[in-house]
Amino acid sequence: MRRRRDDEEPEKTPLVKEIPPKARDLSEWYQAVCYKAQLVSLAPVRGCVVLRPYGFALWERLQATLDGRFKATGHENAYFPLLIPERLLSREAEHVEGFAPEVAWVTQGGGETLTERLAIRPTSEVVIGTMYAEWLQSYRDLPILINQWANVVRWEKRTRPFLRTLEFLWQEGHTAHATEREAADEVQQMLGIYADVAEDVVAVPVYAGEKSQSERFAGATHTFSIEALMPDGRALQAATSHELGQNFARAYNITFSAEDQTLQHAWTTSWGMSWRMIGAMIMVHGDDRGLRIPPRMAPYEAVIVPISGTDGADVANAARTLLATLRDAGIRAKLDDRMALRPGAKFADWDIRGVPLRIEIGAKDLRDGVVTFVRRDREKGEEGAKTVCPSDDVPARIPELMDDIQRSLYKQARTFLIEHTIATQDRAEFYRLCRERAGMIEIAWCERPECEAHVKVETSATTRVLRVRHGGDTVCTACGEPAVGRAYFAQSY
RNA sequence: CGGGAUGUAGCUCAGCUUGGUAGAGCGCUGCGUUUGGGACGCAGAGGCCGCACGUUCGAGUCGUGUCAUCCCGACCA
Repeated sequence: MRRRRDDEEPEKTPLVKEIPPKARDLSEWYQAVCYKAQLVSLAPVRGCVVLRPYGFALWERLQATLDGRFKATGHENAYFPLLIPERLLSREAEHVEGFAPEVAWVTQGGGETLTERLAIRPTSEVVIGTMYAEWLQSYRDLPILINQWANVVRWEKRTRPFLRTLEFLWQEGHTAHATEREAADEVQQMLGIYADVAEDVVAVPVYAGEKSQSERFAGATHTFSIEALMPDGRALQAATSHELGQNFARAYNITFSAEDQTLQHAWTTSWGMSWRMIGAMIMVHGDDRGLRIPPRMAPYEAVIVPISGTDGADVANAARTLLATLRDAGIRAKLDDRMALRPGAKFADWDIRGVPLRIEIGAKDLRDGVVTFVRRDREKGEEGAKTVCPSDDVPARIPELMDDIQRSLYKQARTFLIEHTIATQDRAEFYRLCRERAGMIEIAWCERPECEAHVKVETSATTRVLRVRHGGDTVCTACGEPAVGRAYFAQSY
């Protein structure tokens, strides 16, 4: 943010001044977008951000989508406490060990030192499992399908807006089932929902699959995730879904009387998506002008900018009428009637904030009975970037235009992912591609932790997800041992 | 948590080498003129120079410490 490189070519005057070119330094660009688009502000606490109204509106869009899909699949929302007594936390050994380095502790309350420390939840398996143990009696109580919208705290060393902050917002689903099979189906169902939301709503293409043993959630028997690819060639884990086996059930006594009169441990799952998904959206779709929000995620699908000129009153009236019409049609529209700014300044402002469609109304449009459409997903001057639409057709045209923009953003991102998914059978090339952050590097893999560890030491890359296994008729590209499947390797966020 | 860099107005930064009354551009406030890609004029407001200690007659400038931020690694949604 503070230093400029001086070995670059002279740049054209950008359409938006506050944002450095995305290709020059992704990290600098990313931060500028987060702040200038007024999504977040740095908080007066290390590693935390304030989610400003426009940023919160994005979260609300994601939340609404996910919440709807959870409920459609039979889940209910509930809320569990932020604080976890230490004794409770330490019951599942692997789980505690996994989270120990990043747990924040409350040691005082009411002016007195507590006899037992309270952990601020890094995730809620423990509290929720404890309650499930209390609630669950019979196989007739199963399945338990609960989701909670919550904040969690993980004491991270290095933070960045949305991608990694000490406190973040997410949802965590926690379910309990009578059989392993049912739990496994649940985990796949939720993984599918995450992939679907990422691709269809956030327009971020992902690879969904199982995590390797070393990337598994602490205490899980199987972890699955969706992985997106960022423009710098690093992968971003955008959601996870875990089979917890009976590990937590044993640690927290989640048992039930089965139909056959035996006492059994439940099979539990957990799954979560956080506001990190918004970070992926920003990086994947943004350009040199700032954010480009896929219509289904956009707080405002269209912003109306009146160009007042000498017929100010007429134009202002037309703009207000149009706003009312759009809102009646169920379109999320915003009228920018700020008098202090001239149109150009508003264009730049809404460009940064990524509104999919700008509707300009000026004296000329009024005279011709049209409005001017400007699509955010196209470059200025690009074919179809700017079009006119008869005023009467506007409410009907916008939904199809939104679909088109949604598709075009997804397609651009999909093309990038495919072009940067590289399969290789050559060991030297594999290591080189990993080091260079060339993208998702796909190889035949042995699935041995030692092999993965070696690749990591050499290249900083790890497996992102495993692909469906095949016959094992080949050798691991990374080490030469027999391969048992294929895997994507990449450096990650 | 290791290595590197940076902290001066809301933002981007100059001033530090050689200590001597705090600067620019943009933004902000008021009035007027403007309005199809960041308007112009006039008038204004805005600073414990990150913080602490030290050196000095005197510190934005020199020294030590500390905190924060950014970059590169190690650890993670």
